[in-house]
Formats: sequence, C-alpha cells, structure tokens
Amino acid sequence: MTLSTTKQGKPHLTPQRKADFFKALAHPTRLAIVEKLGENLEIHGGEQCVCVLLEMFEIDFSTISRHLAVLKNAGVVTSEKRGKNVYYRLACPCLMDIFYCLDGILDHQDET
Amino acid sequence: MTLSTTKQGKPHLTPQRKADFFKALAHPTRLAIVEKLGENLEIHGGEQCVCVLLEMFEIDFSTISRHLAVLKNAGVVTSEKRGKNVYYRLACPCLMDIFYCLDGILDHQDET
DNA sequence: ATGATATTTGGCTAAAATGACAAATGTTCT
DNA sequence: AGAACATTTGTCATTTTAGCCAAATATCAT
Repeated sequence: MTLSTTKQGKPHLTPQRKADFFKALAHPTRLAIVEKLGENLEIHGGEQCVCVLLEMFEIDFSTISRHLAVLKNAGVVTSEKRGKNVYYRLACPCLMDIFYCLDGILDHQDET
Repeated sequence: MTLSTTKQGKPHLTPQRKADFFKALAHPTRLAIVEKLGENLEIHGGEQCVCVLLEMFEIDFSTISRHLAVLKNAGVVTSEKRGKNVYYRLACPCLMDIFYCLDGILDHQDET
C-alpha cells in the first residue's frame, strides 16, 4: 500500500489518500491495535510498546510489525524508538471520533 | 468479502464487522460512489440510479456493479429496484459524519 | 566483544481483491 | 412473442494482501 503524496512529498486529500486510510483500518488486527492505542490517551498520548501489542494476538511478531508498518504508511500512527523498544501512538487522537461515528452507525443498523 | 452475522443473521459489532465496513470504503471508486450518494440527501435520501453512477467512471459497468455489491454486503448502502433501474442510497445518512471526521484528521495532518 | 532482547525486513506461499468480457436476468415497449 | 435497455453474475487473469519462517539490524547488559 503506497501513500499518495504530492511532488513535495506532502500528502493531499485525494480519493486515493482517503481510501488508503480506510484500507489501513480494514483489518481486524489493525483495528484492534488502533483501538488499543486509543485507550488512555492521557498517558503519553496512549502510546504502546510493540511488545505490549504482541501480547494481544497469537500471530507471529513479524506479522504485527507489518501491520504496524501499514498503519504508519497510511498516516494512522506514528512511532518512536526509545532504547530497545519502539512505541506507537495514534497520529491524531481525534481518530477515535471515527470509531464513535462508526459505532453509532452500526448500532443504528442493528436496531432495525 | 463476507459480512459477519449472528446465528439469527443479524449483524453484530465485532472487530471483523467493523473491519468489513472500513474495507468497503477502502477503494477510491467505492469512496466516490459513497460520496456521490451523500450529496443531496434531502432528495429521495440522496439515492442515485446505477446508470448515473456508471457515467462517473470510465470502467466497465460490471465492475461498478461489483463495487455496489461490496458496499451493499457491508451494509454501507441499500438498493431498490424500480422499473428497469436500480437505485442505491446510503444505509445511514449519518455515514457522512465519518467523512467529516476523516477530512478533519487528514487536514490536520497536512498542516504539520 | 559477546550475548540477550526487541523489532524489522527478505523471501516465499496461500488467499483475497480487482477488473475485463461474455452471458444471463429482469423489465419495458411494440 | 420479440427487441431494446439496465443491471447482475460466471469465469478467468492479474495484482495485492496476509502470514509464516529465517535472517538482519539495533540496543542494552555483561
């Protein structure tokens, strides 16, 4: 998945860019990672060590690493290396608004 | 792409279900369709004939039809046949909130 | 420097998504 | 009934994604 950018390397708001963003969220594992990063935003912006994320799933750590790379390329998360560990956090806390929206939509559908 | 459902066939709010929803939005063509359906919501709920959607793209009509099926299976749109034509509309007008959210997020990123 | 720990990357296979063409279906009109 | 139109579905080729294992890289402790 390639992030669409302008000539200056600065991303812009094309349909492709939006689609890339949704695509990054279009996987249960990545979604779970994002929701985890959305918890406790008041503590270091909700950042989590990769090692913590690894414990959440029973899949190979290389696979998690790849999922994290997808999220990062799409601009959903950022990462920072400190010592032996790498910490990921949401690129924008307001990202959680999308989930509130979605929950509302899906709940509304389920009522029918 | 299969929509996750309960035994009663009623969808529930699993990570997979959310991921399916995002996956349906994770394509520029489908995104453009959804945004088109979000216009003029006050007129027949924003519904559009497939024939109108066909004119928006230079791809085969069978491909558009498949994209519409993906959106429908994910619960993003509903359809209704009237005469020779089929009309699609957003399953929930509030879906547009997601786009407002996303625009906000991406705009915010672009400022940096 | 060596070894232990944490994470990413290369290489591969299997599965899923995309898109085109042709054929099928359903509807209206004559 | 038959033709014309609108949309969907069958089938297939191509591309993309997901996941695993092994190897590479980076950092810390001894």
